[in-house]
Amino acid sequence: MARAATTADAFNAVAEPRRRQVLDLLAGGERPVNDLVALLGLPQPLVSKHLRVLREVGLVDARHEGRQRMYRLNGDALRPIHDWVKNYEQSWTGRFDRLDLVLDELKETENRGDGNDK
Amino acid sequence: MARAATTADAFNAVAEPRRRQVLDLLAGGERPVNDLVALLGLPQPLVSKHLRVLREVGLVDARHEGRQRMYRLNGDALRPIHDWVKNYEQSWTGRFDRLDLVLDELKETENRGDGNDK
DNA sequence: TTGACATATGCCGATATCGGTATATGATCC
DNA sequence: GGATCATATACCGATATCGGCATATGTCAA
Repeated sequence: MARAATTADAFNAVAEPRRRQVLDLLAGGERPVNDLVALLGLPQPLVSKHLRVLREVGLVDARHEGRQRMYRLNGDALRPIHDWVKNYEQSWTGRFDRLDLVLDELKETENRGDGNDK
Repeated sequence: MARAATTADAFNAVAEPRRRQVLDLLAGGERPVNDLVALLGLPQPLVSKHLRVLREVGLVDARHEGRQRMYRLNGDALRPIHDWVKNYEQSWTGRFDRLDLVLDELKETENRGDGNDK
């Protein structure tokens, strides 16, 4: 086995800095590929490939508009990441009242292990 | 070039689910490696390797205690991730008053490009 | 010193990456 | 029809992953 696919997860998709840049740009609104190419200064095929990954993970949606392809951010797909790191927020704010949530997830983690439903 | 090293970034380090589990366990307090091995049900070398990655990114700190090695979470290293996703929080909460922050980062992104100061 | 325990490291195979270049698909306009 | 613009895909090389197994390093106890 090798590293998990970049399309396995929002976590994996977002590990690539360029992909984060794309999302940052898309946060400003819908944009066609060429716009992103210009703003990022990357070769077009590379941008398309990154967009593909983001699409497969559901981080962006695409829409046909004439001969252009408009890409739109889907922030919802970032929620798992947000929810996960949020539990650690207290580490640097000094507030520890969320510790119980961390411990709850801990229990879930342990009880998983061989849950082959789905 | 291949994919960025897992030790390049907190983003990359945390893309691996097992590494997230380790951090979740460490959120409950300092623990020796063997504890983690038992809780995760993984072979010890694998756990040590994951811990090495987490150490190199600064997500955990290690301390010698007799013949054991105590690992402790360093939540601060998760801050970049937290700060990044936080800007997208409005996507699912419906609050858009943080949009300015996103746009600020956008500008930085564009102005980078060839800034070779260190 | 010898042995048991705790952890780290080394080597391997299989896999999927990222970036590059060339090319295919698709839509619009003449 | 053909030409041009916009985007996606295919193929390639280089790299570094994750997991497995064996083994090295290091610490304590008898």
